Amino acid sequence: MSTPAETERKRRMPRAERERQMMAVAEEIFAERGYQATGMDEVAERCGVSKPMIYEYFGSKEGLLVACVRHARGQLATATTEAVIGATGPRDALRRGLVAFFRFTDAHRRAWSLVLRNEAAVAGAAAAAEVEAIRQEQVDIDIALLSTFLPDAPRTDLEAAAQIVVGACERLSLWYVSRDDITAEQAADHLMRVLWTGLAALVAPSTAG
Amino acid sequence: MSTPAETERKRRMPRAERERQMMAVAEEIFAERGYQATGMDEVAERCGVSKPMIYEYFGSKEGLLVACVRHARGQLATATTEAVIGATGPRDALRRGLVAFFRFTDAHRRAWSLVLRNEAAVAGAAAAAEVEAIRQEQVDIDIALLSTFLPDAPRTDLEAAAQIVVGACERLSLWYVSRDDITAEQAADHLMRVLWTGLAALVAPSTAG
DNA sequence: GGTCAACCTTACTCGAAGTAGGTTACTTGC
DNA sequence: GCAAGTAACCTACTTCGAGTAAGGTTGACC
Repeated sequence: MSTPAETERKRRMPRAERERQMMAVAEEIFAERGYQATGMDEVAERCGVSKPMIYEYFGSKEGLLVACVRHARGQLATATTEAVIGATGPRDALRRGLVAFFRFTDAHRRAWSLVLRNEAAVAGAAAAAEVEAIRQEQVDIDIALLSTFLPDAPRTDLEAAAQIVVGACERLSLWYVSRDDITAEQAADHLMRVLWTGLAALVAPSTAG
Repeated sequence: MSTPAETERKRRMPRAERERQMMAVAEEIFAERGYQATGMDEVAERCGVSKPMIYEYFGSKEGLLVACVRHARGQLATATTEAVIGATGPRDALRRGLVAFFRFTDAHRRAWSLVLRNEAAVAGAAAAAEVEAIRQEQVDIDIALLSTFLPDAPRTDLEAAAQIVVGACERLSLWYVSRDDITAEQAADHLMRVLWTGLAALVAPSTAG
């Protein structure tokens, strides 16, 4: 009516800022409704912008999803690699990495659900490849970690072990975020106990702790 | 020309048979191109039938996918539960289950890719729920297995361990099907070594936990 | 040989992804 | 201050595929 300038959000904004806004909005709606059920018109509307702008910046609906996933990927890789720095030994390094991973999935559960629930697969090849790249990155980190204290192990064994760790992490993080009574440290401890000590120790504990 | 009856496929067929054919065709095309890129017209054409028939029998595109996934789910549950019967102990039971799982994913890799690559998530809530039901079924089997030889363990510990096993299985099976030089038994052994014995034993084989 | 149900088709609607082409507002040089 | 250029933006459209309405065909059974 009179002066909407005060409450009204800035109409025009530079491309980089608008792109960040679009990704944030898309991430939220994708996580909320799923990729398929999300309409580009809705994303545009919530950005206070019209649809062709998104296509100008991201090319396609899949392109928008890829951008969201790539963003999360960068954050995760940074968080986990930094966490391992300064570990006192292999066991500590593994545990630090796991805690960082669970903390990350908890803090970014919205964004992360895109990867965990694998929305990318339905979107197309590019999106699927982006998600697979995240897992491969984690596998590579684990292989590097394992090879430092298992220098003589065959490459195949390292790969298999790394895949196991990544798969267990992914699944356990879904379980973890669905429960409010578990902390990231506890989730990491559960995983450490199985991965490091093995189930055999749980079945026949020498000392009834 | 003269007698097309011989080479020509049967035009009309009973509903149950047609449904099975549709599911087989859909499973193949979904696995080949992905859910999104698959058109219902194409599925219909490959069945030698028109599109409304699929809608008559499965209701929607998502319904068709759900039927495919549910089919695979039944087969997997049967295969793994049967494999565990007659095991000589907890360790043997776990290993038998794992071998059965990897054999299944290898034999049905087309169908299984629908689940592993999580095409269901993009399809909608019903399909996602169906896939999640598969995982939950496997988790329940593992919990039952673990609880028989860990009667005093807290429920939370059993759940966490089961989630870890399922996640590791899933990821390792993707790795396994991409490599021709690994057998189901070898994949199961890799997983058994980590899950049962633990990584610590690999790091320091001299110390027996 | 008629009738009823199951199987099947043609020809449509509708909604959402993606696009063509024009418009508005901010910056920059004078 | 003010024209020129450009970056941000919009309206109105096309296209393509999921889903549907209404009716045609075949065969089993009396």
